[in-house]
Order: sequence, then C-alpha cells, then structure tokens
Amino acid sequence: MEPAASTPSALGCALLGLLARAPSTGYDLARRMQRPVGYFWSANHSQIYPELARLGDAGLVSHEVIEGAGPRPTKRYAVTPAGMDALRAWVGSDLEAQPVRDLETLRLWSVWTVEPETARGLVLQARARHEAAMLAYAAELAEIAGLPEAQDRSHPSFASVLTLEGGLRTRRAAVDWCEWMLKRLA
Amino acid sequence: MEPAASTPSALGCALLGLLARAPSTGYDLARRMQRPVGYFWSANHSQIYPELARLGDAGLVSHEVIEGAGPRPTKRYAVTPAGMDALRAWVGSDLEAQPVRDLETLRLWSVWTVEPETARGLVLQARARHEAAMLAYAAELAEIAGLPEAQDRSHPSFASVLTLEGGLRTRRAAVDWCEWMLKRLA
DNA sequence: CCTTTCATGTAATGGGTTACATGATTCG
DNA sequence: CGAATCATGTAACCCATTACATGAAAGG
Repeated sequence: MEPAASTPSALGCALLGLLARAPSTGYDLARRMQRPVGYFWSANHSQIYPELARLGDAGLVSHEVIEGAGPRPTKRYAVTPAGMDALRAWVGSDLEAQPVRDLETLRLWSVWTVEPETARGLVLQARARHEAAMLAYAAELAEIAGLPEAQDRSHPSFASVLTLEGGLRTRRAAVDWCEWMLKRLA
Repeated sequence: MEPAASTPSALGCALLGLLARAPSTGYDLARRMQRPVGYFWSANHSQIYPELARLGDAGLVSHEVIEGAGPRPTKRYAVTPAGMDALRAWVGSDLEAQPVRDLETLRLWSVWTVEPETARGLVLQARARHEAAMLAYAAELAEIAGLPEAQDRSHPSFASVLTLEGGLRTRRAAVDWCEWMLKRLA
C-alpha cells in the first residue's frame, strides 16, 4: 500500500469523475471529455493516457485488458474504492482559488483602440458563440431534466442537471450582456 | 526591420493593452495585472519580464531607463506605433476558440458522490466567492461609470465599463444559480 | 534597525497543445 | 480498396507557477 498520493491533479479528478459514472477505455474518456464534461473541462488523449498510468500507480483506478482494435492491448479502466474515497475527499475539500483566463473579455478591454464597426463585429461573434452554447446546453438539459433519477441527489444525472443549469444561466447572461453592448455601440 | 512577428501571445496582447492605457515599469504591470485586469486575466512578474523582452525584440514596445530603486536599471515601457497596430489587429481578428477550465463546475459535476450536507457546503463557498467578486466589480463600476469620458467610445474607460458590466452580470447569474441549487439541495 | 515597497531578473517544475507513430476493424 | 473509427502511446514545445536571488529607498 503506497503512502496515499494526496489529492490527484485537476485532470486526475476529472477522469475519476468520468470513470465513477462509467468504466471506459482511454480513447472513450477522450471522447467523453468533449461533451458534456467538455463544457467546463477539456483534455486530449496525449494528456489522458499518462494521467491514467499515474492514477493506476496511486491505486485510484484499475484496468482490465479487453479485446479490441489496435496495435496495443485495449484497457478498460474503473475507479477503485480508494479512488472513490479520493474523489469524495476532493469534492468535499475547500475550493481552490482559480486564476481567470478569459480571452474574449481581454479583447473587449482593448476595444477602445478600434473603430466602432470593428467593435460591433467582435461583439456579434461573441454573441453567436454564447447563443450556440446556450442551445447545446438547453438541448442536453431537456433530455435528462425530466427523468426520475435526475431527482435523486445520489445519482449522476442529478449533478448533470446542476451543471447544465449553471452553464445555461451563465451563457444567457453573456448573451444579454452582448445585446447591452450592441446598444452602447450603435 | 524584423519580419513583423505575427500576433503576439495572449499575455503579450494583455501587456500591450495595459501599456496602451499607460506606460509602466514591469513591476507596475505586475501590480496592474491583479486589479482590475486580473478579473479576466492574470500573470505574475516572472512571466512579464521575459515577455516584455520578446515584445521589445519584435519592436512592439520600447523602454527608457529611468532612475529608481533596485540593483538593476529601472525601465519604463511604452507601446510603439507598430505595437498599437498589432493590438488593433488582434482586437479586430476572429475570436479564437478557448478551452473552458472551470474547477468549480467540475466539482459540482461529481457532487452526487457526497452527502447532501457536504454538497451544500460546496455551494455556499461558491456563492460567497461570487458575491465578493460581484461587490468588487460593482464598486469599481460606480467609480467610473458616471465620468464623461466613459461615454467616449475611443477612451479606455468606455471599454472598462463594458468589461466590468460583463463581470457583474456573469457573477450575478452565478449567485442566482447557487441560490437555485441550495433550494434543490435543501 | 527592521519591515515594507520598489524593482528586475533566472531556474525548476508542472500542465497542456501539437505533432509523430502505429495498426486493426468496419463500412461503403 | 480506401476512408473512417477504434485504440494507445511518445516527443517537442509553449505557457504558467513557484521558488531562488539581489539590493536600494522610505517609513516606523
């Protein structure tokens, strides 16, 4: 038994969260990272494979070799009891401060240097992006919000509804903000 | 004349944006990066100094040595005409796709694994954080929104009002979302 | 005299993106 | 038979964080 590798990295916690919902291969995790988790976290396969190996070394995930396509053995990963404990401990620990990094707002902050026409173009692009995201979230929400398991606080769907609702509200606020800016730029 | 180093990095654009508002030393840029730009972008001095050197090599900023405290010469940086062009070109170019990275939502997505009490604690922490940010934005907005230059589309304060309004709306939406979650977790 | 502020740098480490590399199965 | 999908890995590079390093001026 290794000396309980403290909390895993953020990526590690994301992978534990995915595997706690359903065991998967690394390839599958990379796909699931796009949608719907990708709405608030993303990673590609070249990050995921080494991180799965680290989680395995720490005893937080295990894998079985299954038959599948490819030059190397296909592995299906699952969370171990220790991994479940680590995930719960992370969810319950204090929120870490996270540095904000918002390129869209960073640009708008320098919008005083360009022509009003250019500024309007930027805001229109931003609005289109937020609207598209809003529609995607709403569609996903409509699929699961009505299901009975979405009412159960210990079911994954319950948490999915929470996060989708958050995304929807945030994007709606962003679209409203864009409308407000367009009025100021008219 | 060098071969016009394409668009600078995001950090480079942030620094150009800061220097276009007011010439500064590297130390001062690090301070200004905290507040108010830090609401949507952040960097520390160990990133800033090398990036200023790169911007200098590309001819986008210049510096003059001034008298000041410290073992090395104190330099005040300013944007060159080429730097102003690069900043304007970046603001006017197509919005790049940015990967979302939201640790708070990532945790909530795994909130089905913990006790309702723990979940409420997490949401309360998130609400407190968003409320604090909201108050900070509102205070800053109150300081500048009334000024006559904030009405001038080519004045930096105009852009500051846009971004602060955005932050305020986003944080308000987040606080409302937290309230909504608390009702579901009660 | 001690602490804070001003001031500029480098080094080590960690995380993320892009690109390289390989090969089987399935569908048209 | 060719393209897409399944599947797993490594390497190079870039960006960011933390820590190391130095020293003058100002204020208590």
